[in-house]
Amino acid sequence: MIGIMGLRERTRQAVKADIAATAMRLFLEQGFDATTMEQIAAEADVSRRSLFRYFESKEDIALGDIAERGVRVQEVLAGRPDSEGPWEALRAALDVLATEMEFTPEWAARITAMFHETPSLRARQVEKQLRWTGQLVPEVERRLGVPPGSAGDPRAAAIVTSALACLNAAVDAWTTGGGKQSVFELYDEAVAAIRA
Amino acid sequence: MIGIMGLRERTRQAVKADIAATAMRLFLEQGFDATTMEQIAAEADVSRRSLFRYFESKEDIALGDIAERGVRVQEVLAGRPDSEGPWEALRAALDVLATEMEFTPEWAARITAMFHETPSLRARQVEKQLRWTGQLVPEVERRLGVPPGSAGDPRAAAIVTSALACLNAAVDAWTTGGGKQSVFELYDEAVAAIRA
DNA sequence: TGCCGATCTGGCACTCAGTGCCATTTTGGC
DNA sequence: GCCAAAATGGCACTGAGTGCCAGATCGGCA
Repeated sequence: MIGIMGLRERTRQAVKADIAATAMRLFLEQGFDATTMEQIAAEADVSRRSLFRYFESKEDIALGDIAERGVRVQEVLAGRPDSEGPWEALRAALDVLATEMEFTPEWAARITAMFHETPSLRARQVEKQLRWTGQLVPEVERRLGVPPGSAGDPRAAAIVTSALACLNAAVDAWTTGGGKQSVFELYDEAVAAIRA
Repeated sequence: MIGIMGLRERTRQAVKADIAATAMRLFLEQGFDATTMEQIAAEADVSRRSLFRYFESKEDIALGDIAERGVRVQEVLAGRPDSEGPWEALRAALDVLATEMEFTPEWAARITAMFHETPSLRARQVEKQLRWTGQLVPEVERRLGVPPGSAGDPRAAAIVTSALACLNAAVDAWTTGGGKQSVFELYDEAVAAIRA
């Protein structure tokens, strides 16, 4: 047993990363829909069956660890001082997405473009963000002073989803526009626009 | 030729509505995923093949005319006086969604519940809303004074998606909470919350 | 009314994602 | 070096979605 995970788990992660890299190359070369699981399996030297043991779906290969990042955001959000308002705390929490993610502009642009022209991918991505929302809402409700368990108050959900909407708009603007401003300058611009 | 569409087109719409009704009944009885296209075809007295001539996908049957409503919203938005700000105009435009839609609370609640517990449905719904966004953004950009064709400004997209986010939050709150307040009271609450 | 062409329909075969099952191989750890 | 757990590969299956074609249907016009 070396480190926090055994040797087995480590090789597993390595294989997973290798598959993801191979798949992403194919996706960018041929397009997402035009690439079959069988082809990915062949190029990554695993059976089609094993592919589904590493990734639940084809979209998951492209989406990467988006889902896991959600819990990181939630952790950071929960750790923010109570003195901060929802928007302040959310901005700080969403910051980990940008800082922990290596943004090679050129590469990111191609990925984003692929997402844009592939409805099924876009759909799954949004679906994962919806799961984030569910995790972040309780914390925002606490800050808003909403008694826990009281259904029917739209405010917290509205704030969280709007923040995510601003982030998405910022990333979009960052990729379509030449990338002169940073994602977070654009995020702040977006937030300012909706709150003005 | 009777009315604006020929007899053929009219029967086609009737069949389509019949299929949708049958399918929705099955969806609510057994769940979305547990209902197969083959079963829907059998109960609606059409072949499986014809089913795909009426609806592009299984989700489309449940989603109904969400996509078409988008253009209505866009029309109303474009028709609003220039004196109105983006939020004012958007609120008026989104109003058609609530007023043109018959909200039988009990029935709507069951539909919404099904959407909530069926990720693929939720994803597609959001995807259609994303298409709305694309249609509404140019109009909001005009009101914002953004020169057309200039990419890289996140503000209009942020406003539109946030407005949609507020609407979604409102509908959610309306279904989970007892429905004491109207959807639009909740919408206004949500907007007030993010802009406070 | 009867015919013609456009349209609708059903059936078949196919691709591809995703899953259950089982037999075989690999491998970590005592 | 042995053993149980885990990983793998192969096979068969379901279910959504699509292309193709032959035949039924039907609106509209002479």
